[in-house]
Amino acid sequence: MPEDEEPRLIAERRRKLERVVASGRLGYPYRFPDAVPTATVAAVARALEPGAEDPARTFAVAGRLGPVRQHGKSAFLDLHDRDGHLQLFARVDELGDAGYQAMLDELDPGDIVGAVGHPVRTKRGEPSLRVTRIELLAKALRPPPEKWHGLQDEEARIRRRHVDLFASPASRARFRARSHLVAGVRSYLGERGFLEVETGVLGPVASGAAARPFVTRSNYLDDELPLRIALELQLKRLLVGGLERVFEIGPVFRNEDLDSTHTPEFTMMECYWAYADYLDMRGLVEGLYERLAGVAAQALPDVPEAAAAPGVFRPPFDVVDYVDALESNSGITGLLDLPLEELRTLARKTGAPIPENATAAKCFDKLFDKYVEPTLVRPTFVFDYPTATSPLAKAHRSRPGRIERFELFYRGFELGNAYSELNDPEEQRKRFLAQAGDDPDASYAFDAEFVEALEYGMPPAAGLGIGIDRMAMALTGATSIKDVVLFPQSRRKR
RNA sequence: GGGCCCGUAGCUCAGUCCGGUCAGAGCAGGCGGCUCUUAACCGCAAGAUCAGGGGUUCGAAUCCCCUCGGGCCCGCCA
Repeated sequence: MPEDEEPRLIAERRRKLERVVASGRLGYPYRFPDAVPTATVAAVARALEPGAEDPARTFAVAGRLGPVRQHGKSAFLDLHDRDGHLQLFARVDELGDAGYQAMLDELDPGDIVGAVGHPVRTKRGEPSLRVTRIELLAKALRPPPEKWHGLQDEEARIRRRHVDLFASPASRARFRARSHLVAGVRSYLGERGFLEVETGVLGPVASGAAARPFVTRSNYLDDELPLRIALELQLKRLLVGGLERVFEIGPVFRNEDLDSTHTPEFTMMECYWAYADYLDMRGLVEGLYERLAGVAAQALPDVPEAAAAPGVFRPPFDVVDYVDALESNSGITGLLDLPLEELRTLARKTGAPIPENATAAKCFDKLFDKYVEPTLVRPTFVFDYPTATSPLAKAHRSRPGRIERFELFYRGFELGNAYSELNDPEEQRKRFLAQAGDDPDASYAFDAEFVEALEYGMPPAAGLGIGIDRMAMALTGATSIKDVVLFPQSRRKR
């Protein structure tokens, strides 16, 4: 783009950059050594009396310039780095006429700069750095958003997440909190002897959940490959292999729409524990959320949902029985003995469109969503689902028609799903085939290699799945999954 | 896929109902002033494909249609 057609704000900033280069300095220098976090300098300066300076100590800081308040022969510049911010106090006395003027002529809000100087506390009490040297480290050719509001438009915040992050402290804090939560999952499981693994995204079969896969293509294999929709079957094969305690945190892909709680690519944590059952897993889950609630409260003390989490997630969590809860909330009786057709009729009464060939699993889900889920506000385990709801869970040891499964709910979020895992290959084969007959789009794909693996013997085991994005939503107070996913899908801009 | 809503300067927003000084403000940027400000302040000048296209009209940011992008709700989907 010729310069005279370049947007004038960018052209203006480019001129300032050219001024730097013309004076023999690098426009984009290579390093700025010895910078300390702004928080370090702020702590030193905060210990001074208002108006006092500590000329004996010299610090270097680096970061992005915020608002600049010029004041004739002195100026205040805000500098933001990953840990906080610090006010720079620049005066003609220290910088000299030429140096001071060069600073004003060359720097803009949004620039990446390095500064050196002495800790000082202004008369108004603001911890600051009295600047003896300030240097452009990278020019912001594009202006930052308005200093008070940042980016407000949801589309802009997603498409220009890099801008959203530096302009919005709340956004930055939320993603930092998510990272700490994931680290909390890793450390909690690691301390308990669980081995973290990566099993790969491209598989010959997409199974382990009811969802339509994305399909990609291998030139080498000359074949179509589905992207995984769950981690379950591969992790269970690791139990067969003797790894005994494994978990994976990684992306899974389900070919569906994006809304406030769904996104086609999301992060799943699954964990498998040999020689344990779902009752053992319940204790593991309680301890995990107790830990994560503490992480959230520490990371986001100003967010009510996070600050309250340690009190809310104090074990033991509430427990309800799936069938009891559904029957008592809906008035339905004999739920497990209802013929499928009657189940469909009842499910239709919730307002959900139930197709002629709807599975019992779908009907149960709709009824549960309608009658039970909204009532689960405190963290609550729902125990012992009907057999039809999952083909991968073991039959209940004493309750006919049920499987050993629980889910954890909190304020409309599903925060975990656990089973005593089915490890009988013959039974597994039957369940897969029963599913495949119902709805080819939404069924669990038959995975012959998985059934064969079970024939080598898988130890009795408990399994757990947690949608990391929804966990992060619940604990950071986010109302949209886009607020906890850095780069959600959006349509190509034309 | 269905319904409702939104898109105005780099950013944050008025203006749209009810067509006619409706191209407006603040921030950012330019010029000038100011050596303790912190959403600094004061003065001056500038900055717009009103998402895009078509239509109605003497006249459209405003009314109608189509397209693009986004948001919310529903559906699909854990």
